[in-house]
Amino acid sequence: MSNQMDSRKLEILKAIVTDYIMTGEPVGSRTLEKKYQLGISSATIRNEMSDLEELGYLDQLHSSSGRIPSAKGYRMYIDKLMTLESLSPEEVSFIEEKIITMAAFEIDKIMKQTAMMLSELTNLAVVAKKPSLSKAHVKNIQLISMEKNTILAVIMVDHGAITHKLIRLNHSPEPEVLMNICNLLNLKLKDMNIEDINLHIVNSLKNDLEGYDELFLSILSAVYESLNEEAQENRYFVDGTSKILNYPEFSDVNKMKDFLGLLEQPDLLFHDVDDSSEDMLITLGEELSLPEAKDFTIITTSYKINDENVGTINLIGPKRLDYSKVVSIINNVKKELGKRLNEEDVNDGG
Amino acid sequence: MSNQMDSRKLEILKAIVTDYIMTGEPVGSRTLEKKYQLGISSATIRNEMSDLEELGYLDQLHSSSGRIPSAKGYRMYIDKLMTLESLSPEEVSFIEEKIITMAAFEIDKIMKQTAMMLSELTNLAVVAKKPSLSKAHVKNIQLISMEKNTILAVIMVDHGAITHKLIRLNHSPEPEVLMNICNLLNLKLKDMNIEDINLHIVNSLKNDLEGYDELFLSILSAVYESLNEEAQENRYFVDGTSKILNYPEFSDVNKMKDFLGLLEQPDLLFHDVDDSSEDMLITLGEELSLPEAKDFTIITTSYKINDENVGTINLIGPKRLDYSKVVSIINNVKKELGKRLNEEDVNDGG
DNA sequence: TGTTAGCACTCATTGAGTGCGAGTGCTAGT
DNA sequence: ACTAGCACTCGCACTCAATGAGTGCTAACA
Repeated sequence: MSNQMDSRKLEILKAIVTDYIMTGEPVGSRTLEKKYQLGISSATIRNEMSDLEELGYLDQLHSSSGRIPSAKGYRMYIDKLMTLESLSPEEVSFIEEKIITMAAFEIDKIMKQTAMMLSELTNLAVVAKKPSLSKAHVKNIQLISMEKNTILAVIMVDHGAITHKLIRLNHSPEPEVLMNICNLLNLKLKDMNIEDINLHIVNSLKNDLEGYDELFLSILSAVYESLNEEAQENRYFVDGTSKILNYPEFSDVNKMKDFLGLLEQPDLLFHDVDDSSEDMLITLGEELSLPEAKDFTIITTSYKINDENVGTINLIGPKRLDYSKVVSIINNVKKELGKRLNEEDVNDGG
Repeated sequence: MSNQMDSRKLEILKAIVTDYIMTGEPVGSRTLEKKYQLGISSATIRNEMSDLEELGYLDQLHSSSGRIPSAKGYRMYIDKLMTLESLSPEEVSFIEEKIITMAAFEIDKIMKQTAMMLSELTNLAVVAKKPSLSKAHVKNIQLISMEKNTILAVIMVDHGAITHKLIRLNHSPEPEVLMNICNLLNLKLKDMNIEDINLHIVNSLKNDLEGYDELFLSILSAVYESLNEEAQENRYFVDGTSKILNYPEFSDVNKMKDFLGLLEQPDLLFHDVDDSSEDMLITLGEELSLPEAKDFTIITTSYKINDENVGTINLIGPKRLDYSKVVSIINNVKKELGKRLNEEDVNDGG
């Protein structure tokens, strides 16, 4: 019995993870012998389990309990061992129908509704995240004059986000002046990458516009601020929080507190995956640097239109969850959503 | 000892509620005798407590436990008995500073930041609610042409909300046509109450616009839809959920589940108070028709500018909470916010 | 040399039994 | 009308033993 991974050990590990995901109870050697046809006795299984623990794939709560998967064990299961189950016809048609009946054109709303659907199907909490604006391009800027020295800036960017901001001035600008500034902004900023709109550009613009310096500056800084603000604020949509209370491992108040606390500071938990080429990423709590997150799994899916990231949807639940089911659901939803997005040609507007 | 309310019974009731709010433990007659100078013996207190229970102001968990306030008891305490405590100078200056540093002009953001501050100060969960649009008036409608047969409608209403909606058309309208329609919409709908914009109005508008029937109808219905949608969606901002886990009475998973479930369907819980003239309303769970809500208290404050409702902020916590402190905090925040809103003249824009 | 049966051991969990203490209701005396 | 005193009631915390699932180890076996 060498202390190295082999196919029998993998088979046993798979059985343990599968069983633990189903029951939530530590798995013992006799249970494995009875429930899974491994062709070896419980004593042999015990030896193998002892090896698997030594190799770091299993944990033991106390010296006379069964084993549970460690983070390394889950990781192995997720990456190599699990077999995807296909969805029932009911589930498939449920997904199709939901996606077809989504009425809105706007990306934001579609993402939100998709997030809610995923939460419902998987029984997990969900956090949908809009992409950071910093990589997006300006598409259209409109300045609308309102009463009492106020103008409204409406800014559109290419992956469909629309944001607006009120700008206070010391006086009401003449309509022609406003239009001039608006045209200039569009001319100069259109198709620019937002993270490239910096002080340098601002200064170069100033040279093109004589006489309106003060006015122009207040407007430009408001536009700039608005983009930054929108990039930070309102980027998250959270739903299904109460669902994870159905998992017995979260009866514990402290875990629950950790969980809610994390959801209130989503920036700590959910990183942008714009650069990653993966379109689904399963992250175990231990693999994050946050100790409060260690009991959770986050499944991140990123959604793209024309190779542009339009957002990510994160499902959050306990580490002990039915990965194969969840992955199948996500794949299916993604497929159907892809069809829909192409059909409707949603990619040109917010 | 008559079985009717008198001032001594009220004094005892007040002591019981005060003590229970502080300790969370059922209150016994000896505790009352020792901690509060009531001038009577524990035996007499016992008799009075027995009467108070019979009158419905107190509950007893089991035959040999102390008493806790019933909903009726809390109600009496809130309405008649509690004495407001004033805030510490630190708290007052904390509030002042926070409110002064709120940068945004937009009502939505101010409400959101105020809600977060209240949650922080009171240690309660908070749900901020925008007012229903139905009572608001249209202030300004802009139609902006975008590429690919799409136009963007931006709609402003009088209490500062701004909403936008993408409209898909079969073809791109001529700029002049669009401007015509836009002007007409503004002319006819401006200052109209949103709930009065109905089919009748739509038809009367149609007569004024010849030739563009189809185009006009799609735009108008999109505007209409947009107002309705905005009225339903995105009306709530929730924060501080994890705070209520600090109250030991919510260690119970089921109560927690109830709580989170309620927050996910805020429409059931938080009613518009537009018509009510009260500016602060404390509602005990029993006074709602939702059985899941029975362990909670909701403190609703409505905020007005120029007698127009701009939103309500609801604090949610256990029934056992420091009402006098919370009410003082709310009053103070309200006062400071009032100053700020008048100073800045925020009332004319979103 | 790998596999298995058997056995002693460990440890969390459960339930019965106990004493303690806070609190009540009742009664009799002031 | 008030109070002192006392018997009674529960919940709670604690102990203790029994239970049972699970392990590690050893010796025998193919």
